[in-house]
Amino acid sequence: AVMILRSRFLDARRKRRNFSKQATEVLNEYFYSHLSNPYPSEEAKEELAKQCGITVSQVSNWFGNKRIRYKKNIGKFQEEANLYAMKTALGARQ
Amino acid sequence: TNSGSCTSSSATAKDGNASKSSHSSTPRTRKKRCPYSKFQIRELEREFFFNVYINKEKRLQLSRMLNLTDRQVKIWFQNRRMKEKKLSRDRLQYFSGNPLL
DNA sequence: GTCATTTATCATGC
DNA sequence: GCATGATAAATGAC
Repeated sequence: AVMILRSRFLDARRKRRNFSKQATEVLNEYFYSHLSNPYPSEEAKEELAKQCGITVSQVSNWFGNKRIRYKKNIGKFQEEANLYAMKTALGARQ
Repeated sequence: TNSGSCTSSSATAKDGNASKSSHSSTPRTRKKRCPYSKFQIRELEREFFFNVYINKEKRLQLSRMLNLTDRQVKIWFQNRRMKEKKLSRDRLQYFSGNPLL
């Protein structure tokens, strides 16, 4: 049984699984509402991890990938940026 | 896998010089990330197994054998220690709170 | 030295 | 076929 767990752990690391829709939603909300400084603190990372049901390392990975891929092609993310800007604006109204 | 591009043919003696030019616009090219070969990784891992911290002599010896710079070997050990720490964290998290066993 | 990060690369999902 | 998450070199703050 231990071997089963161990093997599952070993190949569960690089076996990629997409995050849930809600998790991506939460991460994107934070990213686009902090677009001028998209560097969450350690506490913020822990909170995001809890909300998304992922680890802090996964949160760090997500922000690292997001920052550089956004910087590399801002145009491609423009629509997404507008979407979340709208969403946060609506949320702030109530 | 690869052979020609990254194997640091030149610049064995002095690397990373010319960084001094201090004139306003020298983007001082960040060294392109080049994955190490299986052989290089094996030897680095072998040494890492014996001692997580490498001393200067072994570092020089290893860098010559693997055709890497001292700096590259030094940084590899730093990154490798960080990797080991993260593996420990992941293992702990994975096996903790496990309903099985 | 550690450690968060940048960047390219890898491996997978779909 | 790219999107996406994870990992591997490389840099810099401290």
